[in-house]
Amino acid sequence: MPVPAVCMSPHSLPHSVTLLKHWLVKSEPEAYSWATFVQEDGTAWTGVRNYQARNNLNLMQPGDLVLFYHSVSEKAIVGLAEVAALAIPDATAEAGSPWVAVPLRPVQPLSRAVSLAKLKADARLGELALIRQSRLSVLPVRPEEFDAILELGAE
DNA sequence: GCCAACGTTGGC
DNA sequence: GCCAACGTTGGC
Repeated sequence: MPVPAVCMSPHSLPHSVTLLKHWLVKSEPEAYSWATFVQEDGTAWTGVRNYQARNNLNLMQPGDLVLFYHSVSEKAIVGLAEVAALAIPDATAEAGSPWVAVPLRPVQPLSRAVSLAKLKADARLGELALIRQSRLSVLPVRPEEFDAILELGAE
């Protein structure tokens, strides 16, 4: 029986019609900073223990762009990363657990870090998931939001 | 299945 | 340090 196209997962779509999505991941810079991320030339994004965040990790496609946010002490988006591969089991979790990790690699730092205050002040970002659901550590970003943020972070 | 208690996250 | 938001746990 054919599967209706509307129910197909992105995984089953040919690459040519796969829409690249945009995401944001959070890290406390004291725990794992952008500088370390660059120094290591990327990492598997482990340690996520929230089902909604995990669902987002599972939706990430290679090539998707990911904003790197420093939480708590800095509260700013500092860099741009890229999904390097589909989600894999999180090696830091118990075997057989539902937790996954996604390999990410750095693309480039933002010329200017974009602070949370600046994000909140921008009329284009009123619906930003980061603002509306501040506790979630892996969040989707809409294309127009993504463009606006890169613009704020440019030069 | 409800809900109170509790723990965690993260902004302020 | 406080507290709002929110997820989880466990008693009933």
